[in-house]
Amino acid sequence: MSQEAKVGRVSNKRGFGANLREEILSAAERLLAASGSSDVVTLRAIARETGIAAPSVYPHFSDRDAILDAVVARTFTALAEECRAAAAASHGVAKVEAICLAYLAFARNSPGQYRILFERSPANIASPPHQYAEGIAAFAMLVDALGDIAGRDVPDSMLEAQSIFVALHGIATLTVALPGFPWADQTVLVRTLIAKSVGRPTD
Amino acid sequence: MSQEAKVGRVSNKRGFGANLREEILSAAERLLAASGSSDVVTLRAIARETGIAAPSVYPHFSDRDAILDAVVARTFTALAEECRAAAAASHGVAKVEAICLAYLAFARNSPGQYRILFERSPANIASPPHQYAEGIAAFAMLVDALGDIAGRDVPDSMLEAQSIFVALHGIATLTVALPGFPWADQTVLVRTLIAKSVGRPTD
DNA sequence: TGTACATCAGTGAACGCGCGTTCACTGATGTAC
DNA sequence: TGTACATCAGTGAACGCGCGTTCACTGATGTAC
Repeated sequence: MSQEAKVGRVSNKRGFGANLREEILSAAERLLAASGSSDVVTLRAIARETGIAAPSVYPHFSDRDAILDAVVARTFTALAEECRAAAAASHGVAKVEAICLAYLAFARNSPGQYRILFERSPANIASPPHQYAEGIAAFAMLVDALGDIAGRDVPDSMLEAQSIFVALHGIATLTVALPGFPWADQTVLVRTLIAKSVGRPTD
Repeated sequence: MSQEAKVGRVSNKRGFGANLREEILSAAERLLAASGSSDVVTLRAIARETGIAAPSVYPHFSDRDAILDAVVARTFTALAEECRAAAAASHGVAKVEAICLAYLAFARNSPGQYRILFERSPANIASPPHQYAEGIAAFAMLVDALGDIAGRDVPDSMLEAQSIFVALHGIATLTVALPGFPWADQTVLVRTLIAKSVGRPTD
């Protein structure tokens, strides 16, 4: 796409240097979207895509890792936002289904970004880094939605949410990794998962 | 571990040069086990770990990729073997549970090897490369075991197997990626998944 | 039995590459006097 | 109003590194005569 600094880019005006931070993150996301792999998203590739020299990254990020951490935070925020919107539009079992489908749609539409979410495992076990906050919020939506379903005999929402979460992540990653596999329709898979959890058909 | 060629290694005897192929694969597996990431498993790192000079790899593998492909094939074989042994030891629902637990145990004990299985996605969609053969066999065990359970009303073993497979993969990868998450016991998770599929408790 | 020779198993040096990061810098723009 | 100066946004060249891969080679071992 770009081989040297991007032609035509002009410096930010005085006082707007911080804008470059956003440009860098957008460039990183474009590279992730195009490649689907974080190996390709090197500091130099990001700089090329942004249209700047490599050292110009450093006033905004301490190192390459900090860029990817920021992308993870933004991606979790976007994912949670999609889930939140889906959750707001429905109730009961349909709400659970909507959250699941929103999650899968995000992963399907942004496979590169989705992939790095769980690729860079947090070093400190006990307290998750701040960039995970919105991811945790998304999971909590699922727990809440499951807890809100009335008239059920198995109230362990945490266990149910975990079994749905792992399945969603499995679908999100395996359908990319094994595109030739005879996958069932994602909506069918999701309904199967939920029907299991909830103990009755979803429609 | 080793900085130059491993001290004390002696050349294979005449006629036994092919042994080096196995030594190289074992070294690659040791590196995967130690690091948990395939980035670290470079051709040069493998050569160092094997105790040979980097160019000595080429009579046995056409390039770095061919080494990792071979490791994938061996790992699928080992995984399928564990599943087969577990399947042979039981029947009915217990057989499904045994396969699932064997799968998770393998992933838990060999996270580095497990990880590369689905990391290098096959380019040709239609016909899977040979190294996936034993992986497909393991999946077929799950389909068969589900189909063999008597007295059930939902006979779609393929869909059930897929929903269990994605969940197993999700558990295998997410427990590594998010060790700080309050994961339920894996046996409990598996029983939840199966109970859902089969429609009744597993014990 | 000796010896020339082919083959085998593996090596050392070198290549070009892209990487992350550092350093001293440049040119434009706003500001104090 | 002019001008010296500080600050801002970003650059070009260079560094050391490890990588995959190539090349011509070396030393040991078996074999034909």
